[in-house]
Amino acid sequence: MNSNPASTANPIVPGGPGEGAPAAAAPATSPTFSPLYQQIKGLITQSLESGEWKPGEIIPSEVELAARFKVSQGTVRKAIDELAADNLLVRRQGKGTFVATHNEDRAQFRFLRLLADDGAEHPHVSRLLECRRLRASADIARQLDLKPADPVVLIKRLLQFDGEITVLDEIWLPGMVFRGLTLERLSEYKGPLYAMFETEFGTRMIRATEKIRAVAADPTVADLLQVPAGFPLLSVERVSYTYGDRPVEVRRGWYVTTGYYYQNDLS
Amino acid sequence: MNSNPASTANPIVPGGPGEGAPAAAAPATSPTFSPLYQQIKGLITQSLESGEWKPGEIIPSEVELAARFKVSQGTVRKAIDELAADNLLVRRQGKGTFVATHNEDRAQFRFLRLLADDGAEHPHVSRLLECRRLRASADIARQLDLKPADPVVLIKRLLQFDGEITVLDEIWLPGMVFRGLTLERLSEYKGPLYAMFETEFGTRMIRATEKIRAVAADPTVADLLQVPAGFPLLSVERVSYTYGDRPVEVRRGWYVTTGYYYQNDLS
DNA sequence: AAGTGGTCTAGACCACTCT
DNA sequence: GAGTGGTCTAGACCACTTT
Repeated sequence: MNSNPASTANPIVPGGPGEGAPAAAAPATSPTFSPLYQQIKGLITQSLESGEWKPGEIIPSEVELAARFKVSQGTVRKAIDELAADNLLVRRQGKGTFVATHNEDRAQFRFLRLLADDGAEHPHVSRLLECRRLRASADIARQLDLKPADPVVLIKRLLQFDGEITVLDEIWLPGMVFRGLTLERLSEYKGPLYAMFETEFGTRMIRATEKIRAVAADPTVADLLQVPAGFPLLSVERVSYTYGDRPVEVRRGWYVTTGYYYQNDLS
Repeated sequence: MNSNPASTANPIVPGGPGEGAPAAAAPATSPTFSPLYQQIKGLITQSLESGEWKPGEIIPSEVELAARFKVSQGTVRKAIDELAADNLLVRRQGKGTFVATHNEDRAQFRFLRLLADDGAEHPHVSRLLECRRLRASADIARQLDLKPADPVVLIKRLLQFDGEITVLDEIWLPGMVFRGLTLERLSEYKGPLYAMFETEFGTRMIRATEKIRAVAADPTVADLLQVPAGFPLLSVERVSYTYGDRPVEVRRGWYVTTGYYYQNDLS
């Protein structure tokens, strides 16, 4: 167990207690000022990253964490609030605070926002095409923060919505992290890909950025998606990041958007 | 001036003061329980909607609002925090809290997330094609929450990025709200459309939802965008909402995504 | 009844901006 | 120096869940 007291891991220097004597604490001069709750946030993130608390598990209560870090409950509360806003933690009143997971809930929609034209959310099934290990191209290496020719895993698959072939995905993963990932293991696993990555490889996808374009289907892609060559497709280039903003997935998707659309909210 | 004390506008029933006698307040039984800060949030939103504080202006300080609503500073703080998270207010340390606006900042990008292939954000210029008043189709009426055949304004325009024609927009607005909106007035106004809407018509766009598809350019659209018919375009159908989640704009955009892409962040 | 997160208060002090 | 938002604390009580 990691008994990580705040004082050892970080120069925690609060502004001063809310009452009584301000002690002899340094005045926290501005240059490298970081609020206490940010430091706590960092410590909690470390525990998440190190696997001290795994996805789906409950984390210690606010009072426990306050005691452990030697700060007030309000301070750990603010730290947890931000981590919950970032989708790293999930609060449940009366029960506790839990590590977010791609397994349960339907956090699926967060990373695949395809809806039917009537606005309904349809379930989809995956059809694996291949899973190969190869050396990263310069482009993929750059995006995954690897050296060129480093080992990578390439997965190709189709997604069917209501039986209709709708999405073709090419997924690149760093080979170092995803050792032992084979087509067979992929097919055995039931459930979302990101759920498998987090339970089988300890890599949790936190956030992603996407570049979206309209493109004409090239012959190979058109064939797989069963549309005519030149058919307009939504091209989605995604880079996914885990703790510490480290990129761990490059995904290129082609979506057939007849009958389905990509839902986005600007707020 | 609207002296809106909390007690008149809303049944504010706090759980009880943090110390001393809990007074004779009702125990706030669960069925219709709403936290105090949510009620304060509602009151502040009312003042925003009524125009008591206009976009770009400063709102009263936290202590002033606390006195006005007869609550603690911490409570109005939490209310303001959420309104700032919703992009209705902007906090600036040392200066005050301001009403968000589409005028300054470059909150532009929030509603037009087109980047050049190199990731750079290029400025764009608008070229107005037309501005007509007509009767709403059933479809548009439904989306704008109007009755069929109610008056609407239709604006068509092109956007050029670096001189390249990139976007064609068709914009529908409720005629009642946008009285006196003419092509001439549109051309005179320099700056973002949403900035004009908020300063000239008192209608501020708060959030929007978009349905994104890849489509083949039909001849009319292709001609305007100077691409071949059938060219793959990004189709973006947007509905924008103002205070109270009232829809006030339907926008259909066609984006040429060669050299540019639509940037989206999943978090 | 006990434990968890959620709300509310009051007060002190810090960081930042302007006068 | 005065005023603003930002941080931190301590304590009380509420709402929800489980024992």
